[in-house]
Amino acid sequence: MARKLPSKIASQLYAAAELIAERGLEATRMDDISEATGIPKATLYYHLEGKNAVLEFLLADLLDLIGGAVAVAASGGGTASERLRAAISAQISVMLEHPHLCQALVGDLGRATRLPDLALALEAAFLSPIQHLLEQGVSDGSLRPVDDPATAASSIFGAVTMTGLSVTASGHRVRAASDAASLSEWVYRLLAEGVVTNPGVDAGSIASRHLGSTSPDPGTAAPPP
Amino acid sequence: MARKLPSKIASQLYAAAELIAERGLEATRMDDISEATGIPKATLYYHLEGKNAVLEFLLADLLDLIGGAVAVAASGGGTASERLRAAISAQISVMLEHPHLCQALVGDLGRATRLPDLALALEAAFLSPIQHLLEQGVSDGSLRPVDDPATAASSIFGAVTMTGLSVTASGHRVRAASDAASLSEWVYRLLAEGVVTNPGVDAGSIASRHLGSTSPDPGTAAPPP
DNA sequence: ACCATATTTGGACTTTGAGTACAACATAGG
DNA sequence: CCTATGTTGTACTCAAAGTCCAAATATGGT
Repeated sequence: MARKLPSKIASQLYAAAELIAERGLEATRMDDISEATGIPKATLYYHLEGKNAVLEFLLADLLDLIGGAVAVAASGGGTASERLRAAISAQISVMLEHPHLCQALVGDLGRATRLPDLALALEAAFLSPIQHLLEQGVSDGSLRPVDDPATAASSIFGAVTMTGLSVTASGHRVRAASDAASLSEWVYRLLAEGVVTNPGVDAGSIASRHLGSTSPDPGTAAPPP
Repeated sequence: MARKLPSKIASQLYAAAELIAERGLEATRMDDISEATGIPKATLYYHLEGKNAVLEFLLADLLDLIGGAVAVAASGGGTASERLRAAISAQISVMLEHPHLCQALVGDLGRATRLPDLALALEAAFLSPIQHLLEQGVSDGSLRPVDDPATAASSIFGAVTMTGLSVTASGHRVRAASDAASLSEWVYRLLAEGVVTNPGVDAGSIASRHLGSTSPDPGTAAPPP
Protein backbone atom coordinates (compact mmCIF):
# COMPACT_ATOMS: atom_id res chain seq x y z
CA MET A 1 0.00 0.00 0.00
CA ALA A 2 2.40 2.62 1.14
CA ARG A 3 5.63 0.72 1.11
CA LYS A 4 7.44 2.94 -1.37
CA LEU A 5 8.88 5.47 1.05
CA PRO A 6 12.25 6.80 -0.15
CA SER A 7 14.82 5.35 2.21
CA LYS A 8 16.22 8.80 2.88
CA ILE A 9 12.94 9.78 4.43
CA ALA A 10 12.30 6.46 6.10
CA SER A 11 15.53 6.67 8.01
CA GLN A 12 14.89 10.22 9.14
CA LEU A 13 11.53 9.12 10.37
CA TYR A 14 13.08 7.11 13.14
CA ALA A 15 14.06 10.34 14.78
CA ALA A 16 10.38 10.81 15.47
CA ALA A 17 10.10 7.54 17.33
CA GLU A 18 11.69 8.96 20.40
CA LEU A 19 9.25 11.82 20.54
CA ILE A 20 6.30 9.54 20.11
CA ALA A 21 7.61 7.13 22.70
CA GLU A 22 7.99 9.86 25.26
CA ARG A 23 4.90 11.94 24.75
CA GLY A 24 2.57 9.65 22.89
CA LEU A 25 1.40 10.23 19.36
CA GLU A 26 -1.42 12.49 20.38
CA ALA A 27 0.87 14.91 22.15
CA THR A 28 3.28 14.92 19.26
CA ARG A 29 2.42 17.60 16.74
CA MET A 30 3.04 17.01 13.10
CA ASP A 31 5.25 20.08 13.23
CA ASP A 32 7.33 18.44 15.93
CA ILE A 33 7.85 15.42 13.75
CA SER A 34 8.72 17.68 10.90
CA GLU A 35 11.27 19.51 12.96
CA ALA A 36 12.75 16.41 14.58
CA THR A 37 13.23 14.64 11.28
CA GLY A 38 14.17 17.67 9.25
CA ILE A 39 11.49 16.75 6.74
CA PRO A 40 9.18 19.65 5.95
CA LYS A 41 5.55 19.14 6.72
CA ALA A 42 4.46 19.35 3.12
CA THR A 43 6.85 16.58 2.21
CA LEU A 44 5.61 14.41 5.02
CA TYR A 45 2.10 14.76 3.75
CA TYR A 46 3.23 14.10 0.23
CA HIS A 47 4.36 10.61 1.24
CA LEU A 48 2.24 9.74 4.22
CA GLU A 49 -1.47 9.82 4.73
CA GLY A 50 -1.20 11.51 8.07
CA LYS A 51 -0.10 11.15 11.63
CA ASN A 52 -1.26 7.58 11.99
CA ALA A 53 0.68 6.62 8.92
CA VAL A 54 3.86 7.73 10.65
CA LEU A 55 3.16 5.40 13.53
CA GLU A 56 2.03 2.71 11.17
CA PHE A 57 5.22 2.91 9.18
CA LEU A 58 7.43 2.76 12.25
CA LEU A 59 5.58 -0.08 13.86
CA ALA A 60 5.19 -2.11 10.71
CA ASP A 61 8.91 -1.96 10.47
CA LEU A 62 9.38 -3.03 14.07
CA LEU A 63 6.96 -5.88 13.71
CA ASP A 64 8.73 -7.00 10.57
CA LEU A 65 11.96 -7.10 12.51
CA ILE A 66 10.50 -9.03 15.38
CA GLY A 67 8.48 -11.26 13.13
CA GLY A 68 11.54 -12.11 11.12
CA ALA A 69 13.70 -12.82 14.12
CA VAL A 70 11.01 -14.87 15.81
CA ALA A 71 10.34 -16.83 12.66
CA VAL A 72 14.01 -17.70 12.32
CA ALA A 73 14.17 -18.77 15.93
CA ALA A 74 11.01 -20.79 15.73
CA SER A 75 12.08 -22.72 12.69
CA GLY A 76 15.57 -23.45 13.92
CA GLY A 77 16.71 -26.78 15.23
CA GLY A 78 16.17 -28.37 18.59
CA THR A 79 13.18 -29.16 20.69
CA ALA A 80 10.18 -26.90 20.79
CA SER A 81 11.23 -25.67 24.19
CA GLU A 82 14.62 -24.68 22.87
CA ARG A 83 13.04 -22.89 19.99
CA LEU A 84 10.61 -21.20 22.31
CA ARG A 85 13.53 -19.90 24.24
CA ALA A 86 15.14 -18.72 21.04
CA ALA A 87 11.96 -16.98 19.99
CA ILE A 88 11.70 -15.20 23.30
CA SER A 89 15.30 -14.24 23.03
CA ALA A 90 14.68 -12.84 19.58
CA GLN A 91 11.80 -10.73 20.75
CA ILE A 92 13.67 -9.40 23.74
CA SER A 93 16.70 -8.60 21.64
CA VAL A 94 14.74 -6.60 19.15
CA MET A 95 12.89 -4.81 21.94
CA LEU A 96 16.08 -3.80 23.66
CA GLU A 97 17.58 -2.66 20.39
CA HIS A 98 14.60 -0.45 19.63
CA PRO A 99 13.32 0.77 22.94
CA HIS A 100 11.61 3.83 21.51
CA LEU A 101 9.68 1.88 18.95
CA CYS A 102 8.54 -0.53 21.61
CA GLN A 103 7.42 2.19 23.92
CA ALA A 104 5.57 3.75 21.06
CA LEU A 105 3.95 0.45 20.21
CA VAL A 106 2.78 -0.23 23.70
CA GLY A 107 1.99 3.34 24.58
CA ASP A 108 -0.31 3.66 21.61
CA LEU A 109 -1.35 0.06 21.58
CA GLY A 110 -4.97 0.95 21.16
CA ARG A 111 -4.32 2.98 18.08
CA ALA A 112 -1.95 0.34 16.79
CA THR A 113 -4.40 -2.49 17.10
CA ARG A 114 -7.05 -0.34 15.48
CA LEU A 115 -4.85 -0.08 12.41
CA PRO A 116 -5.85 -3.30 10.66
CA ASP A 117 -2.51 -3.96 9.02
CA LEU A 118 -0.74 -3.68 12.32
CA ALA A 119 -3.08 -5.95 14.16
CA LEU A 120 -2.38 -8.61 11.59
CA ALA A 121 1.33 -7.99 11.70
CA LEU A 122 1.28 -8.34 15.48
CA GLU A 123 -0.56 -11.58 15.21
CA ALA A 124 1.81 -12.90 12.58
CA ALA A 125 4.98 -11.68 14.25
CA PHE A 126 4.36 -13.06 17.72
CA LEU A 127 1.25 -14.85 18.54
CA SER A 128 0.93 -17.32 15.83
CA PRO A 129 4.55 -18.54 15.85
CA ILE A 130 4.46 -18.97 19.59
CA GLN A 131 1.19 -20.76 19.41
CA HIS A 132 2.68 -23.19 16.94
CA LEU A 133 5.69 -23.75 19.15
CA LEU A 134 3.41 -24.60 22.02
CA GLU A 135 1.65 -27.13 19.88
CA GLN A 136 4.85 -28.65 18.58
CA GLY A 137 6.17 -28.87 22.10
CA VAL A 138 3.35 -31.17 22.99
CA SER A 139 4.25 -33.40 20.06
CA ASP A 140 7.93 -33.60 20.81
CA GLY A 141 7.34 -33.87 24.54
CA SER A 142 9.39 -30.86 25.53
CA LEU A 143 6.43 -28.76 26.53
CA ARG A 144 3.47 -29.69 28.60
CA PRO A 145 0.06 -29.60 26.95
CA VAL A 146 -1.89 -26.42 27.43
CA ASP A 147 -5.54 -25.83 26.82
CA ASP A 148 -6.01 -23.23 24.18
CA PRO A 149 -2.51 -22.52 22.92
CA ALA A 150 -3.74 -19.34 21.27
CA THR A 151 -4.58 -17.79 24.60
CA ALA A 152 -1.40 -19.14 26.12
CA ALA A 153 0.54 -17.43 23.36
CA SER A 154 -1.10 -14.16 24.38
CA SER A 155 -0.12 -14.75 27.97
CA ILE A 156 3.46 -15.38 27.02
CA PHE A 157 3.49 -12.41 24.74
CA GLY A 158 2.19 -10.27 27.55
CA ALA A 159 4.81 -11.49 29.95
CA VAL A 160 7.70 -11.05 27.57
CA THR A 161 6.57 -7.66 26.35
CA MET A 162 5.89 -6.31 29.78
CA THR A 163 9.23 -7.53 30.98
CA GLY A 164 11.04 -5.94 28.10
CA LEU A 165 9.19 -2.74 28.73
CA SER A 166 9.84 -2.53 32.41
CA VAL A 167 13.51 -2.89 31.67
CA THR A 168 13.41 -0.48 28.76
CA ALA A 169 11.06 2.19 29.86
CA SER A 170 10.77 2.69 33.54
CA GLY A 171 13.96 3.65 35.22
CA HIS A 172 13.78 0.35 37.11
CA ARG A 173 17.21 -0.56 38.18
CA VAL A 174 17.05 -4.11 36.97
CA ARG A 175 19.14 -6.58 38.82
CA ALA A 176 17.96 -9.43 36.65
CA ALA A 177 19.67 -8.54 33.48
CA SER A 178 21.75 -5.92 31.87
CA ASP A 179 21.85 -7.32 28.37
CA ALA A 180 19.45 -9.01 26.00
CA ALA A 181 20.92 -12.47 26.41
CA SER A 182 20.62 -12.66 30.16
CA LEU A 183 17.27 -10.92 30.26
CA SER A 184 15.72 -13.26 27.77
CA GLU A 185 17.20 -16.23 29.57
CA TRP A 186 15.62 -14.89 32.72
CA VAL A 187 12.14 -14.52 31.25
CA TYR A 188 12.35 -17.85 29.57
CA ARG A 189 13.14 -19.55 32.85
CA LEU A 190 10.34 -17.77 34.57
CA LEU A 191 7.84 -18.92 31.98
CA ALA A 192 9.31 -22.34 31.45
CA GLU A 193 9.72 -23.43 35.03
CA GLY A 194 7.00 -21.42 36.69
CA VAL A 195 7.15 -19.67 40.01
CA VAL A 196 5.99 -22.41 42.27
CA THR A 197 8.26 -24.86 44.09
CA ASN A 198 6.25 -28.04 43.82
CA PRO A 199 3.62 -27.88 41.14
CA GLY A 200 0.32 -29.56 41.70
CA VAL A 201 0.22 -29.17 45.43
CA ASP A 202 -2.43 -26.53 45.66
CA ALA A 203 -3.96 -27.13 42.29
CA GLY A 204 -7.65 -27.62 42.00
CA SER A 205 -8.66 -26.85 45.52
CA ILE A 206 -10.19 -23.49 44.81
CA ALA A 207 -11.17 -23.67 41.22
CA SER A 208 -14.87 -23.17 41.67
CA ARG A 209 -14.91 -21.06 44.77
CA HIS A 210 -14.64 -17.62 43.22
CA LEU A 211 -17.56 -15.78 41.82
CA GLY A 212 -20.23 -16.99 39.62
CA SER A 213 -19.99 -14.41 36.88
CA THR A 214 -23.53 -13.15 37.20
CA SER A 215 -24.56 -13.03 40.82
CA PRO A 216 -23.64 -10.25 43.25
CA ASP A 217 -20.46 -11.35 44.86
CA PRO A 218 -18.70 -9.36 47.55
CA GLY A 219 -15.98 -11.85 48.13
CA THR A 220 -14.51 -12.18 44.72
CA ALA A 221 -11.02 -11.78 45.92
CA ALA A 222 -9.75 -14.06 48.60
CA PRO A 223 -10.67 -17.55 49.51
CA PRO A 224 -11.88 -17.97 53.07
CA PRO A 225 -9.27 -19.28 55.53
CA MET B 1 -7.26 16.44 44.25
CA ALA B 2 -10.30 15.80 42.12
CA ARG B 3 -11.94 13.06 44.05
CA LYS B 4 -15.14 14.87 44.91
CA LEU B 5 -17.16 14.08 41.82
CA PRO B 6 -20.88 13.91 42.62
CA SER B 7 -21.84 10.26 42.45
CA LYS B 8 -24.65 11.03 40.06
CA ILE B 9 -22.14 12.20 37.53
CA ALA B 10 -19.57 9.58 38.32
CA SER B 11 -21.99 6.83 37.55
CA GLN B 12 -23.10 8.40 34.28
CA LEU B 13 -19.48 8.63 33.31
CA TYR B 14 -19.19 4.91 32.96
CA ALA B 15 -21.36 5.13 29.90
CA ALA B 16 -18.39 6.77 28.23
CA ALA B 17 -16.10 3.87 28.97
CA GLU B 18 -17.53 1.82 26.19
CA LEU B 19 -16.96 4.55 23.66
CA ILE B 20 -13.41 5.04 24.76
CA ALA B 21 -12.74 1.33 24.78
CA GLU B 22 -13.95 0.96 21.24
CA ARG B 23 -12.57 4.01 19.54
CA GLY B 24 -9.80 5.14 21.82
CA LEU B 25 -9.85 8.38 23.72
CA GLU B 26 -8.47 10.38 20.86
CA ALA B 27 -11.26 9.41 18.52
CA THR B 28 -13.87 10.13 21.16
CA ARG B 29 -15.05 13.71 21.03
CA MET B 30 -15.96 15.50 24.17
CA ASP B 31 -19.38 16.01 22.63
CA ASP B 32 -19.72 12.26 22.24
CA ILE B 33 -19.00 11.76 25.89
CA SER B 34 -21.43 14.48 26.69
CA GLU B 35 -24.12 12.86 24.64
CA ALA B 36 -23.42 9.33 25.83
CA THR B 37 -23.54 10.30 29.47
CA GLY B 38 -26.28 12.88 29.22
CA ILE B 39 -24.05 15.35 30.99
CA PRO B 40 -23.75 18.65 29.13
CA LYS B 41 -20.29 19.66 28.05
CA ALA B 42 -20.19 22.70 30.29
CA THR B 43 -20.94 20.55 33.30
CA LEU B 44 -18.25 18.09 32.36
CA TYR B 45 -15.75 20.89 32.22
CA TYR B 46 -17.01 22.27 35.48
CA HIS B 47 -15.97 19.09 37.27
CA LEU B 48 -13.18 17.70 35.16
CA GLU B 49 -10.06 19.28 33.85
CA GLY B 50 -10.55 17.87 30.40
CA LYS B 51 -10.59 14.76 28.32
CA ASN B 52 -7.72 13.12 30.10
CA ALA B 53 -9.44 13.64 33.40
CA VAL B 54 -12.33 11.54 32.19
CA LEU B 55 -9.99 8.69 31.46
CA GLU B 56 -8.13 9.33 34.65
CA PHE B 57 -11.27 9.15 36.71
CA LEU B 58 -12.43 5.93 35.12
CA LEU B 59 -9.10 4.23 35.39
CA ALA B 60 -8.40 5.40 38.90
CA ASP B 61 -11.64 3.78 39.82
CA LEU B 62 -10.75 0.57 38.06
CA LEU B 63 -7.36 0.46 39.67
CA ASP B 64 -8.94 1.04 43.05
CA LEU B 65 -11.18 -1.91 42.46
CA ILE B 66 -8.37 -4.15 41.37
CA GLY B 67 -6.04 -2.83 44.01
CA GLY B 68 -8.59 -3.49 46.70
CA ALA B 69 -9.38 -6.98 45.54
CA VAL B 70 -5.74 -7.85 45.09
CA ALA B 71 -4.85 -6.46 48.48
CA VAL B 72 -7.52 -8.57 50.14
CA ALA B 73 -6.33 -11.63 48.29
CA ALA B 74 -2.70 -11.00 49.07
CA SER B 75 -3.27 -10.56 52.76
CA GLY B 76 -5.54 -13.55 53.14
CA GLY B 77 -4.48 -16.80 54.70
CA GLY B 78 -2.50 -19.63 53.24
CA THR B 79 0.83 -19.94 51.58
CA ALA B 80 2.18 -17.27 49.33
CA SER B 81 1.43 -19.41 46.33
CA GLU B 82 -2.18 -19.72 47.37
CA ARG B 83 -2.42 -16.00 47.88
CA LEU B 84 -0.76 -15.41 44.55
CA ARG B 85 -3.44 -17.48 42.97
CA ALA B 86 -6.09 -15.54 44.81
CA ALA B 87 -4.54 -12.28 43.69
CA ILE B 88 -4.52 -13.37 40.09
CA SER B 89 -8.07 -14.50 40.44
CA ALA B 90 -9.01 -11.12 41.84
CA GLN B 91 -7.44 -9.28 38.96
CA ILE B 92 -9.05 -11.50 36.35
CA SER B 93 -12.42 -11.20 38.00
CA VAL B 94 -12.35 -7.45 38.02
CA MET B 95 -11.14 -7.40 34.43
CA LEU B 96 -13.94 -9.61 33.23
CA GLU B 97 -16.47 -7.57 35.14
CA HIS B 98 -15.26 -4.36 33.56
CA PRO B 99 -14.12 -5.22 30.08
CA HIS B 100 -14.59 -1.73 28.73
CA LEU B 101 -12.50 -0.14 31.40
CA CYS B 102 -9.77 -2.66 30.81
CA GLN B 103 -9.74 -2.13 27.11
CA ALA B 104 -9.60 1.58 27.71
CA LEU B 105 -6.74 1.14 30.12
CA VAL B 106 -4.68 -0.96 27.80
CA GLY B 107 -5.66 0.85 24.66
CA ASP B 108 -4.53 4.14 26.06
CA LEU B 109 -1.83 2.67 28.22
CA GLY B 110 0.65 5.28 27.17
CA ARG B 111 -1.61 8.11 28.18
CA ALA B 112 -2.47 6.30 31.37
CA THR B 113 1.09 5.78 32.47
CA ARG B 114 1.85 9.37 31.61
CA LEU B 115 -0.74 10.48 34.14
CA PRO B 116 1.39 10.40 37.28
CA ASP B 117 -1.43 9.45 39.64
CA LEU B 118 -2.34 6.50 37.51
CA ALA B 119 1.17 5.22 37.20
CA LEU B 120 1.36 5.14 40.97
CA ALA B 121 -2.04 3.52 41.28
CA LEU B 122 -1.01 0.83 38.85
CA GLU B 123 2.11 0.19 40.81
CA ALA B 124 0.21 0.04 44.06
CA ALA B 125 -2.68 -2.03 42.76
CA PHE B 126 -0.71 -4.79 41.08
CA LEU B 127 2.96 -4.67 40.96
CA SER B 128 3.91 -4.08 44.48
CA PRO B 129 1.51 -6.61 46.07
CA ILE B 130 2.64 -9.27 43.66
CA GLN B 131 6.23 -8.43 44.27
CA HIS B 132 5.68 -8.89 47.98
CA LEU B 133 3.96 -12.19 47.44
CA LEU B 134 6.91 -13.38 45.44
CA GLU B 135 9.21 -12.43 48.27
CA GLN B 136 7.03 -14.03 50.90
CA GLY B 137 6.83 -17.16 48.82
CA VAL B 138 10.55 -17.56 49.12
CA SER B 139 10.30 -17.28 52.89
CA ASP B 140 7.50 -19.78 53.30
CA GLY B 141 8.96 -22.08 50.70
CA SER B 142 5.93 -22.17 48.43
CA LEU B 143 7.52 -20.16 45.63
CA ARG B 144 10.93 -20.52 44.12
CA PRO B 145 13.33 -17.64 44.52
CA VAL B 146 13.44 -15.22 41.63
CA ASP B 147 16.03 -12.61 40.93
CA ASP B 148 14.50 -9.20 40.91
CA PRO B 149 10.94 -9.81 42.09
CA ALA B 150 9.98 -6.36 40.88
CA THR B 151 10.60 -7.28 37.29
CA ALA B 152 9.01 -10.67 37.81
CA ALA B 153 5.92 -8.91 39.08
CA SER B 154 5.81 -6.96 35.82
CA SER B 155 6.10 -10.15 33.85
CA ILE B 156 3.24 -11.72 35.73
CA PHE B 157 1.19 -8.60 35.40
CA GLY B 158 1.79 -8.64 31.68
CA ALA B 159 0.77 -12.24 31.35
CA VAL B 160 -2.38 -11.90 33.40
CA THR B 161 -3.45 -8.67 31.78
CA MET B 162 -2.83 -9.85 28.26
CA THR B 163 -4.70 -13.02 28.97
CA GLY B 164 -7.66 -11.17 30.38
CA LEU B 165 -7.63 -8.91 27.38
CA SER B 166 -7.47 -11.56 24.77
CA VAL B 167 -10.51 -13.13 26.33
CA THR B 168 -12.29 -9.84 26.79
CA ALA B 169 -11.46 -7.90 23.72
CA SER B 170 -10.67 -9.95 20.71
CA GLY B 171 -13.42 -12.22 19.59
CA HIS B 172 -11.17 -15.15 20.43
CA ARG B 173 -13.28 -18.14 21.01
CA VAL B 174 -11.58 -19.17 24.21
CA ARG B 175 -11.61 -22.81 24.99
CA ALA B 176 -9.66 -22.32 28.17
CA ALA B 177 -12.27 -20.61 30.23
CA SER B 178 -15.70 -19.22 30.05
CA ASP B 179 -15.86 -17.67 33.49
CA ALA B 180 -13.51 -15.76 35.72
CA ALA B 181 -12.87 -18.65 38.07
CA SER B 182 -11.71 -21.12 35.50
CA LEU B 183 -9.81 -18.54 33.50
CA SER B 184 -7.86 -17.36 36.50
CA GLU B 185 -7.17 -20.91 37.51
CA TRP B 186 -5.86 -21.49 34.03
CA VAL B 187 -3.48 -18.51 34.06
CA TYR B 188 -2.32 -19.31 37.53
CA ARG B 189 -1.36 -22.80 36.51
CA LEU B 190 0.42 -21.54 33.46
CA LEU B 191 2.50 -19.18 35.54
CA ALA B 192 2.92 -21.43 38.50
CA GLU B 193 3.94 -24.59 36.77
CA GLY B 194 5.53 -23.23 33.65
CA VAL B 195 5.24 -24.54 30.16
CA VAL B 196 8.12 -26.94 30.11
CA THR B 197 7.90 -30.62 30.95
CA ASN B 198 11.13 -31.14 32.80
CA PRO B 199 12.67 -27.90 33.97
CA GLY B 200 16.38 -27.44 33.90
CA VAL B 201 17.08 -29.78 31.04
CA ASP B 202 17.92 -27.31 28.38
CA ALA B 203 18.97 -24.49 30.61
CA GLY B 204 22.11 -22.70 29.66
CA SER B 205 22.80 -24.49 26.44
CA ILE B 206 21.71 -21.82 24.02
CA ALA B 207 21.99 -18.63 25.91
CA SER B 208 24.60 -17.11 23.67
CA ARG B 209 23.53 -18.50 20.34
CA HIS B 210 21.31 -15.75 19.06
CA LEU B 211 22.79 -12.44 18.36
CA GLY B 212 25.43 -11.40 20.71
CA SER B 213 24.62 -8.26 22.49
CA THR B 214 28.08 -7.87 23.94
CA SER B 215 28.69 -10.29 26.77
CA PRO B 216 27.44 -13.82 26.68
CA ASP B 217 26.13 -14.38 30.13
CA PRO B 218 24.15 -17.53 30.56
CA GLY B 219 23.71 -17.63 34.26
CA THR B 220 22.15 -14.55 35.68
CA ALA B 221 18.62 -15.79 35.74
CA ALA B 222 17.63 -18.46 38.15
CA PRO B 223 19.45 -19.82 41.15
CA PRO B 224 20.47 -23.46 40.98
CA PRO B 225 18.25 -25.97 42.76
C1' DA C 1 -38.32 33.15 54.35
C1' DC C 2 -33.78 35.01 53.08
C1' DC C 3 -29.32 35.35 51.65
C1' DA C 4 -24.90 33.48 50.18
C1' DT C 5 -22.68 30.24 47.90
C1' DA C 6 -22.15 26.48 44.82
C1' DT C 7 -23.87 23.84 40.78
C1' DT C 8 -25.96 23.40 36.20
C1' DT C 9 -26.39 24.63 31.63
C1' DG C 10 -26.74 26.92 26.92
C1' DG C 11 -24.32 29.30 23.73
C1' DA C 12 -20.86 32.03 21.86
C1' DC C 13 -16.13 32.49 21.73
C1' DT C 14 -10.79 31.47 21.32
C1' DT C 15 -7.13 28.43 20.19
C1' DT C 16 -4.79 24.76 18.54
C1' DG C 17 -3.32 21.55 15.43
C1' DA C 18 -4.47 18.31 11.50
C1' DG C 19 -4.83 18.15 6.98
C1' DT C 20 -5.32 20.59 2.16
C1' DA C 21 -4.35 23.63 -1.82
C1' DC C 22 -1.34 25.38 -4.65
C1' DA C 23 2.28 27.66 -6.83
C1' DA C 24 7.23 27.90 -7.30
C1' DC C 25 11.15 25.27 -7.74
C1' DA C 26 14.29 21.14 -8.39
C1' DT C 27 15.73 17.09 -10.66
C1' DA C 28 15.95 13.24 -13.73
C1' DG C 29 15.28 10.61 -17.85
C1' DG C 30 14.21 10.66 -22.45
C1' DC D 1 14.83 21.10 -23.65
C1' DC D 2 10.62 19.31 -21.81
C1' DT D 3 7.70 16.54 -19.21
C1' DA D 4 7.28 13.48 -14.88
C1' DT D 5 7.76 13.31 -10.64
C1' DG D 6 9.32 14.78 -6.28
C1' DT D 7 10.16 18.92 -2.90
C1' DT D 8 8.90 22.70 -0.18
C1' DG D 9 7.03 27.37 1.60
C1' DT D 10 2.89 29.66 2.50
C1' DA D 11 -1.57 30.31 3.16
C1' DC D 12 -5.68 28.33 3.87
C1' DT D 13 -9.90 25.32 5.91
C1' DC D 14 -11.90 22.90 9.42
C1' DA D 15 -12.91 20.16 13.48
C1' DA D 16 -12.60 19.71 18.13
C1' DA D 17 -10.70 21.12 22.72
C1' DG D 18 -11.24 24.08 25.99
C1' DT D 19 -12.82 28.91 27.89
C1' DC D 20 -16.06 32.58 29.19
C1' DC D 21 -20.09 34.21 30.76
C1' DA D 22 -24.50 35.04 32.31
C1' DA D 23 -28.84 33.33 33.46
C1' DA D 24 -31.24 29.69 35.98
C1' DT D 25 -31.42 26.58 39.79
C1' DA D 26 -30.26 24.19 43.85
C1' DT D 27 -28.31 23.94 48.64
C1' DG D 28 -27.55 25.04 53.16
C1' DG D 29 -27.07 27.96 57.12
C1' DT D 30 -29.38 31.44 60.16
